[in-house]
Amino acid sequence: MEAWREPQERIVLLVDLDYFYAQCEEIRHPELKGKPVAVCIFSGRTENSGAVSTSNYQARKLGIRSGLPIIAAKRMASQDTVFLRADMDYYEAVSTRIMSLLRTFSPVMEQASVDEAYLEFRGISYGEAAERGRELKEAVLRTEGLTCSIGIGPNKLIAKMAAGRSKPDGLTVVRPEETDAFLSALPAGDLFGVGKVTETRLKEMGIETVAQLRSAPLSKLQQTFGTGMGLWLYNASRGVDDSPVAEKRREQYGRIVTLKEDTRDRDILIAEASRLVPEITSMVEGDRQLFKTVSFIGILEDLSIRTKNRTLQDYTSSAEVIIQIIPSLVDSFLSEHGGKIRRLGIKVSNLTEMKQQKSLMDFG
DNA sequence: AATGATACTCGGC
DNA sequence: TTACGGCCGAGTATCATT
Repeated sequence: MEAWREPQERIVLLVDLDYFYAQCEEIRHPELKGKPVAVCIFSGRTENSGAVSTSNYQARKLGIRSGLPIIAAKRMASQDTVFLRADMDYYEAVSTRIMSLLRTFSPVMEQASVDEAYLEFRGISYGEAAERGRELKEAVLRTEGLTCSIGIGPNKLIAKMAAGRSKPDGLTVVRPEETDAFLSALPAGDLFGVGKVTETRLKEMGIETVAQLRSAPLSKLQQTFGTGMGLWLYNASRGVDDSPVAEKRREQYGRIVTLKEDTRDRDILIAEASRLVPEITSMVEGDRQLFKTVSFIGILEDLSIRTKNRTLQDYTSSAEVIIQIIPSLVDSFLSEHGGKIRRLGIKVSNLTEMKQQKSLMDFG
């Protein structure tokens, strides 16, 4: 008879590269070190239209943070603040190298974004996991010159929140028996996954802290937030998160641009949207993917985002198919939404792997 | 009732 | 002195199919 074997406890480690784009710039331009740096995405509409993507800690001290309009950031800036144009290709290249390095620490890894990855360990202690974390930080610093923050916990949620605790260049371990105390004191809004809207609705229910959230009955949470979100809140407040550490396949490819001026001119919208198509289809084809859904994304003057989708009968990777669909999406968008459009985008989703083309050589 | 597909919004980085 | 990007995945509502 097979003896019962206790499943090995899993330990999840989150690596978060500190102020990633700005730190990448400090590496290739060492003279930036010590100065406030804001890495920006300029829309091209006017000289300073656009937003701050990432800033280093000196810039954050001035109030210059992600998402801030560049024009506002420049008002807050000091004399020596440096504003740089984001260079995504460079950051992607650095990221790819680091992700390969991280993979050597555990085969079970999930890249969560360009600057974040979860690693899973089994059969080691929390002390040993912390040691892996220190080795990992040392390796990233030695090979790329970058600092990162690390969170270690019994699941992704706790690992993520632990990492947030000691930024930058930190390492925080939260053991299973410590999770309740770790979470209890926090405002409910600090739970990763609870945004502004959910936080406000929780406050209306009289819930301000995670401890208070924990005492709310599941039924009440589900009644207020829906089955899924309600259950998620119930579990998250208890530090419970069973989501696996697993590489996810990409689900969409898209491009968005800001128009030179706001418009609802059908021909301009169609032309601008169509210009984005080749870049999208070349990415899709490069990854040997096919798509079935095409979306038109419009951002209105008030920055609200609206979309129109069309799902096809069959999978395709054809640019022509998208271009044929765009006019009808634009028409339906315009008929449903008044007001001018400030930015627009196209995305494709509902992806599947392209079947390997069988060559003639394979016959016979 | 359960399942799956679709259309759309929200929010993190 | 409220100015404003370009991505991505998660989540919800709704409808069709069984």
